[in-house]
Amino acid sequence: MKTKNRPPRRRVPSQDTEATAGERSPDRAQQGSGPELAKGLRSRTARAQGARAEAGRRRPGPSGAGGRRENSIQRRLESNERERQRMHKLNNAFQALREVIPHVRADKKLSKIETLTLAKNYIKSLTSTILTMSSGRLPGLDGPGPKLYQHYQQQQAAGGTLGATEPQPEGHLHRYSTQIHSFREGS
DNA sequence: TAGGCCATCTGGTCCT
DNA sequence: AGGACCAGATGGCCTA
Repeated sequence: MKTKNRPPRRRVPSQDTEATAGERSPDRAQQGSGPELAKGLRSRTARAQGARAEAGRRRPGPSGAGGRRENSIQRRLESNERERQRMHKLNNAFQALREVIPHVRADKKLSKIETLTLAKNYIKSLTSTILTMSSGRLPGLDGPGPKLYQHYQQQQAAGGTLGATEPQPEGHLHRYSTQIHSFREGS
């Protein structure tokens, strides 16, 4: 894995509402995406690509349509700005998440996928710790320990968020501790 | 230079 | 109807 300690970049907004994706590079626009197709998203993808290709072919109309066109461009620019803000909020949330996940090599910034994966396993390891502690303290009683453990088992049986492939709580801790090293060591 | 990661643009779809 | 959300496309930056 590579290091990603760079200053935040801001791409210069092109604001070229004329040059759409279909127009920029036809060969890449036609590539499609294998994994997405495999996931059954073919129709949506195909429709989106068709629409982009169509948009790419569109040319400015006669001079009479200028007002409507400017309106459309204005709406698109506003939409772009909203999308930027939305993505910034999403990135802020990622940053907040990074700051609460303990990991090796804190000087290196976690990528998004690393952040999500590490967070998932961190939660699992915390869950297993809680389960271990609470069930050990209240064996066989009607306290919170057994209920927690019952809930955990139900989640496991339902293939829920705790992960049906890892029936042993200790496995989460092991996976997490292994991962925080493998993410950053040797990179 | 290739590959990974990211920001941005864009059009379709969903939701309120 | 308008905004939010989503996913594909594109191009820039960085590292090995």
